[in-house]
Amino acid sequence: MADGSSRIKIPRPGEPVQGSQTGQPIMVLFDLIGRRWAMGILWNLADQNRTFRDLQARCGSASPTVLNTRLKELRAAGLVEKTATGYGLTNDGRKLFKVLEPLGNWAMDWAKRL
Amino acid sequence: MADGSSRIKIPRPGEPVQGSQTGQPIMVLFDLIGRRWAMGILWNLADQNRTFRDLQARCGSASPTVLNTRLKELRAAGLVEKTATGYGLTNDGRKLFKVLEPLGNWAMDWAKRL
DNA sequence: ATAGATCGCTACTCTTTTCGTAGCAAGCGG
DNA sequence: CCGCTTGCTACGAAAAGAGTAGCGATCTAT
Repeated sequence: MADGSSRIKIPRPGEPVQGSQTGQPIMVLFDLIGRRWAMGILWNLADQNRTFRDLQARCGSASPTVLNTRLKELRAAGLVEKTATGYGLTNDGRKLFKVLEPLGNWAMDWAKRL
Repeated sequence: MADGSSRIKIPRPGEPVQGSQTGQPIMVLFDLIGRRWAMGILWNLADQNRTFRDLQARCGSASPTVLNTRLKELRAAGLVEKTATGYGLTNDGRKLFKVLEPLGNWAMDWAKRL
């Protein structure tokens, strides 16, 4: 994000992530969606648009403060947008969700093992 | 996590996540890997085992306190284990990483657009 | 039109999480 | 034995989040 560096480093596994070498896409992404409720929000917007209050109810213990902060961040990142019918995913957001979606099944299998 | 509830609800997109209905696998997972550095740690352990200090260096600004906390959590979750050659992913951890891996490519495309 | 409910969101205080640094016990090399 | 790295804990400061209250705008029913 405008860090001035000419090249974006390839963020393969094993490459340093977050911190020392900032600006790597995977780092930026982890920093964005690795915050409280961020993934929960994406998950809840996946199937349909939601109002602020609805989203709040679905993210039970999320205070309106954080919820609004996350929504701002996700909107700034171009993943979420505000529409006439509430908040919804952008095309980018939908693409990201597609990548995230298998986590649902993985989590279920994992929970059985736990 | 031992919430005593008899049934684990199906965590499809659109279902309430985190909070009101606790105990859903996807919620537990989001709560676990949606904390600072958690995904960064998994990412850095993906290709090889790492020592504590090495991991710390790769997660630049992560303090040893948080790093150790995350490692404990991830170990308790059965995703990370401590070996003779440092920390590494368990089989479960590797499976999770496989699901997470496409995020790397997605993040690169996304960064170009940003 | 008007009273009431609901909406998106901000303000504010209190608690939890994370940061950042210092440092200790244990292992290893020379 | 001495210096060096390693895993990890302690602790105070800063940042993030929770929880509650409530304001102006809109929607709903009468």
